Formats: sequence, structure tokens, C-alpha cells
Amino acid sequence: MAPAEHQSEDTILKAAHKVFLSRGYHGTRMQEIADEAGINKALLHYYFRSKDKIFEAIFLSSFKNFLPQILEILDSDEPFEKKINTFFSKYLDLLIKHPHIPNFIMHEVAHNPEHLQSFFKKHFESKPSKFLRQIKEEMDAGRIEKQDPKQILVSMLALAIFPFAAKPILQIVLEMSEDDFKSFIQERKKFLPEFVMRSLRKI
Amino acid sequence: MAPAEHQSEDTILKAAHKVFLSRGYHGTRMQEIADEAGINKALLHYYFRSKDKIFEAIFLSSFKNFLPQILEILDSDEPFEKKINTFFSKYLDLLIKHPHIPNFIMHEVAHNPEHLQSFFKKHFESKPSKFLRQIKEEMDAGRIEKQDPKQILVSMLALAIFPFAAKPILQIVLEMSEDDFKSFIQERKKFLPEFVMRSLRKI
DNA sequence: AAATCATTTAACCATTTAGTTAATTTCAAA
DNA sequence: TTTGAAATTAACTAAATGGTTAAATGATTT
Repeated sequence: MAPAEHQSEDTILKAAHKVFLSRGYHGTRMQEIADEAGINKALLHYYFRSKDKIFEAIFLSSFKNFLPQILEILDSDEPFEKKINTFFSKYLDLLIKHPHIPNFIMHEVAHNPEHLQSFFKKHFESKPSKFLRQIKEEMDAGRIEKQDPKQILVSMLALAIFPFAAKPILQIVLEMSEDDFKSFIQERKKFLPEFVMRSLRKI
Repeated sequence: MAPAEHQSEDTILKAAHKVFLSRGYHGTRMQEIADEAGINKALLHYYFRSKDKIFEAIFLSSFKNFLPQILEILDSDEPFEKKINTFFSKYLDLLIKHPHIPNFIMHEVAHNPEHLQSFFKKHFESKPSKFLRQIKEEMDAGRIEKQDPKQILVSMLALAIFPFAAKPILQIVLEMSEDDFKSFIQERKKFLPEFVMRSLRKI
């Protein structure tokens, strides 16, 4: 595939994205990115100085539009139950659209935790404190069971993210095809809000 | 550090385990394993023919006592609610004891899914079919809400495993120290069975 | 059209890495 | 104490890989 005229930089990013995703940082070869982009390998170094720089560029752009969307949902002014619905619906849609992001993050966690920490502090200082406070309010109002709000938040993240991070294993263990997995996730959009709310709701 | 006399094989496995865990398959260098074990690199090839064989040996031994313990719980004859309790209690204890295993697997999932897939297919064919059937029985008996059993199983795995896989990020986002995280997990042993059962139980 | 600038390439280079080899050491059995 | 096999090592190879360079190509301006 020849590169689109004068679009090399973008072509490279797209190709690198694809290769890094499927091979991981160490498994990725500059030559493979070049081949995927249909350009000469030296051009990668012309636009981005090094393998590291390319990876960083991809990671940053992926993350910069991903995390804020989640925090926005959690810190919105929606009423609690509605928010739980919105959270899973939008979060799963995001993950369907960018199923690689959990893996990306895992890589940075394993490979560069201190970098990730400063990255977080630099780009996203806001924490889901509003949501945690909202959970407490619901408890105080007697609408949901008294629990540690952190346990609830972590559980919600786990329920949404885990299937994507563990997809290949789940497919084996549960004998799911690609289509099976897709409908599994679609079904999960309905399943999760009910699952969580049934558990939280005071009876 | 010199190798204990004639213990090289075990020394190598221990060293390789440590290095593969922190670096992942592609990130691991045979030289680093040799250094970690305090032996010559050629000895790695003397005991194990290749990098692949070493990885296989480690992954296998890690898993051979890990996965069966989980499957045993899931396929035991305990009544349903008791089993949910046992599952989380024992699984979290296992993860506390081997907190690296989720990262190990996630790393390989992210960087080498096809390698992992063939590995699983080769070594573990048993599936938690008995547990899935048991869930169905509970539904038919009207004791729990009708749901897709797979959604429930995946949710249980997610709730247990995710905090370990995502530990560094959770610590940043939720501002938890090492001790905070430990007590968070301890608390989770009580939290999870209640969380799941409240959700499943028919009212 | 000549000059200038950015873009792209083929051919290299230096380093790293998994794996090999041939020689040496260790150690137990004869 | 000799011998022979197993264990261990230093030195090596071949291939792969990230990165460089200098020349070629293309586009834009003067």
C-alpha cells in the first residue's frame, strides 16, 4: 500500500498503532511498522526520532481522549442510578471502539510505572472524588447498602474492563468465537447496570 | 551470587521466573536470566534448549498448581452460596500469595496472545462447565435471577482478579499506600461474596 | 528554469541477542 | 588415582534490529 500523498505522519501513526497493539512494545519491529505503512523505514525516524517517541505519541493520543470521557461521566450531575447506567453504557462503547487501551495501559504499568504516575499527575489531576462522595450520599440517604465506596468503584471498573483485558483467555476458556464475544459484550451492557444496582439497592 | 551446587536447574527456573515476570517474554534477555541466576548463559541452553522452553517450563509450573485449584473450587459439590464464598476466599488468598500471576498472564495476553492461546489449548482443556451448569440449576429452582451464566462467571473472575492486575493504577487514582492496598484486599474478601450474592439472589 | 526546501529511499552501521562450540572443571565411580 | 561423564565456561557466530547517512526525488518559490 502506497502512502497517501503527504500524509505520511498520520499513515505512520495509524500503522504503528496497529502493530504496537498486536505485538506489544518489545514485539514490535520498526520494519513492520514501515511495511504496514507502505513506506521506507528511515521515514519513521524522519518523522519521529525513535521507536520510543512513536509509542509515546500513540499512547498519549489514545489516552488523552479516553480517560477524560470516563471522568466526565463519573463526575457528572446525573442521579445515581441513571449514572450507573450511563457509565456502563458509555464505557463499554468506548472499550468496544478502543479495545486495545487496557492492554496499552498494562504495558505502561509493567514497563514504566513511574512514568505512568507522572503522566497521570501531569494530564489528569482530577479524581473520581465526586462519584465517591455521591455514593456516600446515597448511603446516608438510605437508598443503598452501606459499603466502602472504593470497593464499589473498583468493582465497577473491574466488571467493565476485565473482559477486554482478558479477552483471549476468556475466548478459550468459554469457547467463544469472535462473534460470540461481540454479542457477549453487547449483552453485558444490559447485564452490568442491573447486576450492580441489584447488589447496591437497599431492600 | 554463585549457584548452589548442582541446583542449577532450579536456580535457573527461579531466576527466569523473576525476569519473565518483570519484563515479559519479548522483553526478557537470556543474559539477564543468566545474570540473575549467577551462571553462564550457555548453561541455560544446556538445561533448557531454548528461551521458549524455559518460558514454557515456568508458565506451566506456575499454572499447574494455580488453575486447578480454582477449577476444583468451581467444580466442587458445595451448595451454590457456600461455593461463592469459598471461591472468593480461596481465590483472593491465592492471589495474595501469588500477586504476580495476573500480571504475568496479562502481559502475555497483551503482547503474545497467540502464544498464550496455543499454550492454554495444549495444557488445560478442562472448563468450569460444572459451575455453569450449577448456576443454571439455581435459576431453574428459582433461587437466583435468570441471567447468562457466562456473564456471572466472568464477573466473578473480574471482581477477584482486576484489582491485582491494575494495582499500580488503582494506587495512584485512589491514593492508596501499600498498606492501604493490603487492607483493601482483605476487606474485599468479605465484600465480594455479599456483593455477588445480593445481586443474584431472588427477592 | 534555477534554486531551495521538504520528503523519501537504498545502502549502511553498530549493537544486541539467541544460540553454538570447543575447551575446562567437577566429581563420583572404578 | 585414574577415568569418564556431567556441569560449566569463554569465546564465538549468524541473524535481527534500531538507527544513520548521503543521495535522489518531488514540490514550491523566485
